[in-house]
Amino acid sequence: MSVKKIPDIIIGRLPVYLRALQRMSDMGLKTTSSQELGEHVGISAAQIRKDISQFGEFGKQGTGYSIQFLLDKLREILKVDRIWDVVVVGAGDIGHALANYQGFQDRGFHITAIFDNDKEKVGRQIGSFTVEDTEVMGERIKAAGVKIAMLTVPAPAAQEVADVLVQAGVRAILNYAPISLNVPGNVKVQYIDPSTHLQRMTYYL
Amino acid sequence: MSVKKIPDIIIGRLPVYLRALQRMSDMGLKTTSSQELGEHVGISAAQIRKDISQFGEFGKQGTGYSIQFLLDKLREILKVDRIWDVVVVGAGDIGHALANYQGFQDRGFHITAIFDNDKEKVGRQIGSFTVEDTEVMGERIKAAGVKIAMLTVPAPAAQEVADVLVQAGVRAILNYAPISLNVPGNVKVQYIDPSTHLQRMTYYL
DNA sequence: ATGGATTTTGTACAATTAGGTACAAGTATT
DNA sequence: AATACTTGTACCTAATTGTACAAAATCCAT
Repeated sequence: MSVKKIPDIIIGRLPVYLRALQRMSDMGLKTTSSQELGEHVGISAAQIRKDISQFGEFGKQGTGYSIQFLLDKLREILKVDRIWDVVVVGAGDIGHALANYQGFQDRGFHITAIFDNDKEKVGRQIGSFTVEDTEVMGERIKAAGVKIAMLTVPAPAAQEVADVLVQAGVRAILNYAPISLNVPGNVKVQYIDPSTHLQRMTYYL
Repeated sequence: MSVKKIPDIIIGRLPVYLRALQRMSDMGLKTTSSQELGEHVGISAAQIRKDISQFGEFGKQGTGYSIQFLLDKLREILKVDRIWDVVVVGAGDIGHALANYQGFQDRGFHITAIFDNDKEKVGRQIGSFTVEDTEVMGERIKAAGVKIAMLTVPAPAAQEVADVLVQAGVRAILNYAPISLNVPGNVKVQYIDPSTHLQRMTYYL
C-alpha cells in the first residue's frame, strides 16, 4: 500500500491556497469554503475541494474548512511547518533585494548566507549579512546541510554555480538567471525570469 | 475558418524556447533539432516539435530548424518582434532591481516610468528614471497607451493599484506582491513570489 | 556519382492527466 | 421540519503528453 502520487500541478497550487488562507486568518476569519477561497485565488471551487481532498477530509459539510486547521495541514504537507535555511548566490541587485526581503520569515525560510565571486564584494555588508566568497560556498553549504539556494548570478555563470550547489547537497534552486539549468532528477528548479514571464503575456495583447 | 486556439500551456513554453535559441545563436550556432533544443530546456523532443508545429512547418527533415528563422517566428508569435513600454509601480528594492536590470532591452521590453506613492521617494532618481507620484500614474499610462506593468508594491496596496492599472488600460501585470489579484478576464497576470516558488519545492525535499 | 544508412520533422493514434458536472450525505440556519 | 449550504467523490469530458512512423533531407562509404 503506497501513498498515491500527488501531481506536481496540485502541489503547485497549494502554496497559493496557503497564502490566501494566511491572509484570511490575518483578517480575523475563522472558516472559509471552497467557494470563497476559489474566488480569492481565481480557481474553481470543485478544483480546490479535489486538491485538498487528496490529503484527507479536512472540511465539514455545511460549514466549510477551519482556516487554522487547513493552514496547519497545508504547512505540514508542503513541509513549511519548519524553517528552512536558504543561501543566496550573487550579491547584485536581486541578491540585495532578497537579503532585505521580510517575506521569508513567516513562510518557512531563513537566509543564512550570501555568496559572490567578486572580490570587491566579498566582505561587504548587506543588511545583517557579510558577503562570502563563492570559493567557500560548497563546503559551507555541506557543513550546514543547506538544501535550498537562490541563484542570482549572471546567466553565463549560472550552470557552473548550479553544479557546485548540487554537488554540495542543494536539492531546490530558485533560479533568477535567465537560462535553463541542467540538474539531476532529484533536484528541483523554479524559474524566475521577468522577461520570460512578460513574454507569456504579450501573446494575448 | 478561424485560427485554432493555442493552449496557454504551449504559449508558456515558447519564451523558454526563445531564450534557449537566443543563447545558441549567441554561441554562433546556425541550426538545431528538437532533440538538441529539448536537452537544453528539459522538455521532450516530441513535445517541442508539436508545440512549434502549431504555428507552421518551420523545420526541415534531416536538418532540423534554422535558429535564426525560428527566433524570428517565435518573436513574431509572442509579439516581441517589437518593443513594449512597461511601467514599474513601487520604488522599493524590487523596483530598483528592475529599473537597473539590463535584461529587458533585447527581449522586447522597455521601462518608461516608475511610480511610488511615498512622497519621500517621489522626485528621486533611480538610474535614469525619476520616481513619479502614483496619483498621476493612471493618466500617464492612458496618455502613453502603456499595456504592461510590473507591480512591486506591498501586498495590502496591490489590489488597489491593480484596479487603477486596469482602469488605465493595462492588460498585462507582472505581480511581485504576494497576493492573488482579482482582474477582468481580458487582463493577464503572472505571479512572482519567491516564497511561493520555494514552497513548490519543499514538498519534494 | 550512387545507394544505403542516418537524421529529423510533422502528425496520426493511443494513453494519460487534468478539469468539469452532478449529487448523496452531512451540517447549519430559520 | 424545511431550507440552504457545503463537502467529497463518482463519473464524464477535455486537454495534454507519449509513441510510432512515413516522408524527406542529409551523410557517408565506396
